[in-house]
Amino acid sequence: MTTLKEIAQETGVSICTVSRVLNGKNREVWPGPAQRAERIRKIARKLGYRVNTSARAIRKGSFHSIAFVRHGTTRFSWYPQELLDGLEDEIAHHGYRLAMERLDEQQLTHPRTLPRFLRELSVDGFVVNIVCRMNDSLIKAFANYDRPTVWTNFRYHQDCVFPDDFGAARELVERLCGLGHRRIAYIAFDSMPGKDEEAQSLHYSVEDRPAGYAQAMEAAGLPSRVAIRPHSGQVLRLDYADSALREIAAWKPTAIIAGNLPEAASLRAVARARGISVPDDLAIATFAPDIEALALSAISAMVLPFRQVGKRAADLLFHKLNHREAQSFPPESVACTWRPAASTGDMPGYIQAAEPAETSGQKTLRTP
Amino acid sequence: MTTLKEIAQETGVSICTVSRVLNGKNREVWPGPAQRAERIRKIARKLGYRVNTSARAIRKGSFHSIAFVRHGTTRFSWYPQELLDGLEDEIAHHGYRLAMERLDEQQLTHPRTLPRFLRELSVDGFVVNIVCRMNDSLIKAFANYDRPTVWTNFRYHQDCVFPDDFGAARELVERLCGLGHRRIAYIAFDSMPGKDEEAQSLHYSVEDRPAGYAQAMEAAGLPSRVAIRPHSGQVLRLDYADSALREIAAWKPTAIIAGNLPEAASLRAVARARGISVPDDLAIATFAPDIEALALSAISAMVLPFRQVGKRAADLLFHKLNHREAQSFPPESVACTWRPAASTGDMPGYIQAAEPAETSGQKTLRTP
DNA sequence: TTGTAAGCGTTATCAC
DNA sequence: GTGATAACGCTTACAA
Repeated sequence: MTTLKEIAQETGVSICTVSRVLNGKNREVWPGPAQRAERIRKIARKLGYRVNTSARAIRKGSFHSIAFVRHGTTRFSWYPQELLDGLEDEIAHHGYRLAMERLDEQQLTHPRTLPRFLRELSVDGFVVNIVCRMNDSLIKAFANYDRPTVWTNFRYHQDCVFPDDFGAARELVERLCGLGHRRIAYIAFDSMPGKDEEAQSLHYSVEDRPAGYAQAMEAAGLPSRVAIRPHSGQVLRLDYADSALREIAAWKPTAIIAGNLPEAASLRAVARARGISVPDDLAIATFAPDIEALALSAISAMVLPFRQVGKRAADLLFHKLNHREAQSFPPESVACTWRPAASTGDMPGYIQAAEPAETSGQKTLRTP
Repeated sequence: MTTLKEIAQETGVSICTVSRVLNGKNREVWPGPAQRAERIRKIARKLGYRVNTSARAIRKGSFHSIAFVRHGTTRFSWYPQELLDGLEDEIAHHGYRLAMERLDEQQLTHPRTLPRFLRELSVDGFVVNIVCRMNDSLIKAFANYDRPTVWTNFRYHQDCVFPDDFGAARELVERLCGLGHRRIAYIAFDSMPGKDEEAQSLHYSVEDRPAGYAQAMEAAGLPSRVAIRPHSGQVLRLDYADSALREIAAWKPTAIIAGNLPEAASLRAVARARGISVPDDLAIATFAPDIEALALSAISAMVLPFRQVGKRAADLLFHKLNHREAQSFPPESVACTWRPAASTGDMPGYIQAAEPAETSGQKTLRTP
C-alpha cells in the first residue's frame, strides 16, 4: 500500500504537505504551490494512493462505521434490500460504512459469547433490525452500550423507525371506499388469537394492520368482517385462502384486505380457480414492499417505504451522533403509498386458458 | 473510551504489560505476575475497556474487514440470509468483519464516482455477489484492485463458489426415476429463448438446470419434454402454469421439474384447481434455498446449500489472503441435497374444502 | 505555504 | 515477566 511517506519522498516535500494537498486544505492561489500540488496529486494517482482509513480513524477518534444488527434467527429479522439501500445511501453520504452484524439468541444470555462487534464496540452506532417483540432485556442491553441506536421495522415507544402499517390499513379502507366498496373484509393467516408468549415474537404489523382496518371501517360507519387463520410458515396457503373465503362468502364482500402479499396471492389463486375475476368481481388489496419481483398487477397495495425507513434511520442516527445529549427520540412511522391494481388484472392468456366459468359453479362472491 | 494507558495508570504497570496480559500473551505461571494479571483484567473490566480496532489494524497492517459487494440493481444480486450467515460465521471465526458495499451501474463506467470502499480500499478482500452474466469488464475491474476476490452464486471460469444447479437437476431426475417416474417434464417461466443481450443478465441456473435435466434424461434413456415461458417479474404466474401444463398434458407426464420455487408454487396451485393431487397424481419438484418460510410440503426440492457457499467463499478468501501467491482458484460448485415432498401433500383441510373433483373435469394429467 | 514535531492506541523488539 | 522504545499512517498545532 502506498503511504503519504512514499509520495513525500517521490515529490521531495514533507509528509504533511502531501496530506494537506490531498485533503484539499491548501488554497493553491499562487502558481508555484499550485503547480507543486498538481504534481503531488499526479504522483499520488500514479502510485495508487488510498488513505488508510484505520490511521485516519485513530486520529479522528471515530470508526466511521455503523453496525447493522440482525437476529441470528432469520424470522426475527426482516429487511428488504431497499432498507439497506436507503441506509447505505445516507451512511455513505456521511462518509461512513455499514458493518453487518448478527446477534444470536444465546449470545444475549451468555455474555461470555458476546459477538465481536459488541465486545470490541468498533462502530459508532447501531441500526438494529430485530422485528419481534421480545422482552425489553434486549433493548436495555443496547442501552448499556454507549452508542447511539436506532431500531428499524420495529414499533416501540422510542428510538424506532417503521412503516406506518396502521395508517396504511386505514388508507386501504378509505381508498376502497372511494372506489365504491362497502363490504370490505380482512383476511390474515398469521395472526395469533391470544396474547400468549408466541404472539410476542410477531411483527407489529400483525396487530397494526387489522387494527387500522377496524378503526377505519368504524369511522366510515361500515361493518367489519375478519377471518383469521393460525400462522404457518408456508409461502402459499390455498387451503387457508379457500376456507377463509368460504367463511365470509355469505357476507358477500366486494373487497378483501389481505394481511400480506403471500396471503393476497393465495386468495387470488383461489379466486381464479373459482372463476372470480380480480379485481373486477372482487378487489384484493394488501401491503407490500416495492420490489419489482413481487409485482402482482391484479392486487392493489399500500407500498411499504423501506428505502425511506432506512434513510430516516440513518438520519436519526447521525443526529444522535452529532448531538450526544439527545439520548432518544419518539417513534417515527413513515407513510406508505397507494399503488392501485392494474385494470388488466386477469391476463388475457389466462382467461383464455382457464376452465370455463360455469364449471367452477361457486359465484357467491360476485357483486351483483 | 478506555485505553491501555488508563488501565496502566490505574494499576501502576506499563502500557505494554497491560497489552500483553489482555491479549493472553503471558503464561502466568508464577503467583506474583498471575495475581497482577488478574488485577489488570479486573480493572480493565471495571473501566469497560475495548481494544481499539483501528489502532490494532494500523499496527497489524490489515483492516480485518471483508467487503460483501452487491449490485445496486436488486435483480442483479441475489443472496439469501443463509449465505450471509455462512460468510459471517467463517469471517468472525478469523476475527474479521463484514462490510456491506454496493456497486451501482454508473459507478463502473464513471470512475469519478467510485464507491468509497473502492476509492479507499479499506478492506482486505472482496466477496462479490453479482449474479448476472455481464461482460468481463466488471471482473477485470476487480482484478485491478490488489485484493483477493471471490464471486458467490455466480459461475465463471475461476474464483467463484456456487450451488451445483446442474448436478441438482441431474439428481432430481435420478430421484424421480428412482420413485418410478418415467415421464418427467421440465417447466420454467424465466428462460429466454435466444442468446441475446438480455440473456446475459440471467443467473447461471437458468441455463444449468434445464441442461442438467436434459443430460440426465438422456443418460436414463428417457425422452425430455420442456415448456418454457418468457420471464416476468411476478411472484405467481398462474396463467403461465396453466398454459404450460396444457402444453405438455397430452404427453402425460407423471412428474414435473419446475425451474424455481415460485414456478413450482404456481404449478401446484393450478394442479389443485384442476383437482390433481400433488404429489400423488403428479409429482412436482424444484430447487429452493433452505428457508423455513418457503416450506411447501407437497413439493420435492433440491435444497441449495447457500450457507456452505458462504462458508466456502470465506474459506477460499482467507486462503488467498494467507497465500498471496495463489492468485486464483478453479470454480467450486457445492452439492445440493434432496428434500422429498411430505407424503401428506394435499392437506386434509383443503381437500375437504375444495371444489368437488368432477366440476373441474380436466384429468388428463392423472396417471393411470 | 511549508516543515517540524507531537500524538492518536496499539503491538513488536529487545534488553533487563 | 517486565518495561522502555520504536513504529504503524495519518492529522494538526505551531513555528518558520
